[in-house]
Amino acid sequence: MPDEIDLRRTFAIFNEIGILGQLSRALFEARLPTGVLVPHFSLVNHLIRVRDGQTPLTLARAFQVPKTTMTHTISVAVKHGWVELRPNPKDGRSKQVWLTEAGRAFRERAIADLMPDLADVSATLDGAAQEALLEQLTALRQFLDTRRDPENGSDG
Amino acid sequence: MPDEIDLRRTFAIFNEIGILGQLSRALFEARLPTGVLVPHFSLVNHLIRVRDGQTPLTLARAFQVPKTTMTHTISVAVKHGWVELRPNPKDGRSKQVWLTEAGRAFRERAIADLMPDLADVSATLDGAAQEALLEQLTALRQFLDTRRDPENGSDG
DNA sequence: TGAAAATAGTGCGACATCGTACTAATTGGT
DNA sequence: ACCAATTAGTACGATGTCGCACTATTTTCA
Repeated sequence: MPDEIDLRRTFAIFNEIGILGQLSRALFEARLPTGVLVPHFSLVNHLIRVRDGQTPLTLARAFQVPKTTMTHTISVAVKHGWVELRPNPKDGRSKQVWLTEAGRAFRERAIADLMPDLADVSATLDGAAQEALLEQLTALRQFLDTRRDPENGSDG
Repeated sequence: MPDEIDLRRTFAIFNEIGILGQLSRALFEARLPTGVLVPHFSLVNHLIRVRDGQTPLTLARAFQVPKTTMTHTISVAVKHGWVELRPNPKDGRSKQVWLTEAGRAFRERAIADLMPDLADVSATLDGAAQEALLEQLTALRQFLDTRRDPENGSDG
């Protein structure tokens, strides 16, 4: 049974997460080409790290955004020539998102440009502290994920 | 000197922070009145927790957003009758943001509506773990804050 | 003290996010 | 096999975010 102090602390944690999200987003976007935002990079990065050929809806779920948002993000990546949309041979309603060579090159370059900043941050926390932080964040995220699941929010 | 593994881990930390920011934002906004977003609540909450009568620019800095964004957020709060804009007697260019009774009432109600969710999350992590997490997040945030300072980004 | 530089706030335009409503295709129950 | 319900994707509109440029005011300093 959490008391008042616990709740304040929990609130403070989410407050810090919100601010950190904003700061890190700004930091990343300062290293990306003008007009390219984190979601655009994240899409290409995800397709490389997991696999390409996924459907827009699968991607929307992976990023926890509404499917309309993913439609828009994909369209931007298509305009840049980083991905291609093809029909899904398994389902006529659906599509597949495939990487292009330009998409892979863009991701390589973006990662390289981000490295110095990552190294800076990495140098301020020792490996064990980072490992602990990552574990706790992952646990918290997974809790929110499963908690959100039954509610089936975010549109589709 | 951070190696490849360290950088991947640092990247993963920011990735989790980004997703957590998105999830917690969605969770909070589901409890706020329709159309009311986290920034609107945060503004009123900040004015109560710190003090009201601050200038828009001070608030923009506190939230790490451009001043144009703060102008917009304040205008929404004014429309709702939660805050009032008055001229700053110390500086003719500037203004002050003051809470109204409606603003205080809105904040009370919003906090009460958020409590069950906070309690849920709080119950999944013991106090010591939360304290540790909060400390690490705060340290990371402060590092990004000071790192960002000299660059003087975000417009104004 | 007077002119240049700096600062606070805002209008505007470009783009991102997301809920609603729609079309096309698939699935499920009879 | 058929029709209802479900599902994938998108167009559209409302709102949020933010860079640029502008006005009004204050500060600086020669």
